[in-house]
Amino acid sequence: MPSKPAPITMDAVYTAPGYLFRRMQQIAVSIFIEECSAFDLTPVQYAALVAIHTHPGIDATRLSAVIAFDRSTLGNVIERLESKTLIERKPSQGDKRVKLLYLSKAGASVLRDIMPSVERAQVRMLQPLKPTDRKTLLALLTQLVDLNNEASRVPLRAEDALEHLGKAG
Amino acid sequence: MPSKPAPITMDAVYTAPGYLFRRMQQIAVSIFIEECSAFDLTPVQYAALVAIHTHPGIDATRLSAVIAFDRSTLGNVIERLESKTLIERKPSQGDKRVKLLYLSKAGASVLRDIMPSVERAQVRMLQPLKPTDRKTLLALLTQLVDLNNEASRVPLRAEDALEHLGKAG
DNA sequence: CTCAGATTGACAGTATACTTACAATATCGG
DNA sequence: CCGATATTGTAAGTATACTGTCAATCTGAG
Repeated sequence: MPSKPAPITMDAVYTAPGYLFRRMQQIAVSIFIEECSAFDLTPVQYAALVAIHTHPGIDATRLSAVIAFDRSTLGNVIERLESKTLIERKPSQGDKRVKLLYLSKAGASVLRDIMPSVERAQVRMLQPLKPTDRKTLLALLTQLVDLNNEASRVPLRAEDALEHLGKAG
Repeated sequence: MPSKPAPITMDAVYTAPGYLFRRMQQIAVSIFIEECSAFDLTPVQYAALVAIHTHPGIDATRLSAVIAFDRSTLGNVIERLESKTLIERKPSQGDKRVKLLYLSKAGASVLRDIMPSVERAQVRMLQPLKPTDRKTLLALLTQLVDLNNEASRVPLRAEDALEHLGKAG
């Protein structure tokens, strides 16, 4: 016998993991923007700066794998970072298709200065929970993101970051 | 004495709650779109349909409070739902500024039919975790979203949904 | 070495998600 | 009743976050 369909209520939305993830993401971005308002950097731009700092001379495609944004999205992000003169794009000698990414002095300076604000934002996101619960949530979320990596359209490929070392400038 | 700043590493990004929330959001949307591909509905459009189903005759501003999307975003969502003829907009008699929202027959039908796919998507998001861990994560996330409600730019105001009952048609 | 196939960055298109601003309309204090 | 104030929907602008497609370029099989 077929089971009766569940009634359609708002509660079904409010308790759905997908809805909670969306809400939490909205809240996290709000808090980040607020804490870092002095620097005019979005969370995505911050992550890109860190990755370029950590992997100087990386190209856009590899960068997209390292921070798990798709290439199209990242193109715009890079453009904005370049127009703010936080990064520089130089053509690769070896491969004429590729443009290598480097932090500018201004970019390195902004990145250094923004760190405390970023740290404050990350703390604030979890602040309402008890310390034990913060650890539990973070551990479970890390696990879940990792195990679901392949389910996302742009899986994280941290190891790709190393490949550019062979083909620099 | 001032403490030395932490070194800037990708690990600082990967373990930051904000980054994990963003990743999880990306994954959740991917899974939803995949499971519901037959219906051509996004997660946001689905949530809006449910809210209009639950509160027939609601207006856009109140709807935005009920699902916690801002009014501007919701304007576009409503437009798309209307152009797909899943909802109808009727002017309110009492208040000439307001347009009241109703599900069309097609909208009600799509909403009924999509429910199993939505349910499958929600299950899949948490699938990689052990059942106990799923419950823990959901409980902590629900708590955190609730306690951080005011931190988001568009706080959830579920109770607003009831106000439209007085001013229908 | 050459050509099929892959890769790279760029572009166009769609859909959130927010900001500020604005005109039309409501409402409330005096 | 009337004018300051608030609300509603809409629009323009910015920033993710995807889908495609495309030309330029590179790589590898034969």
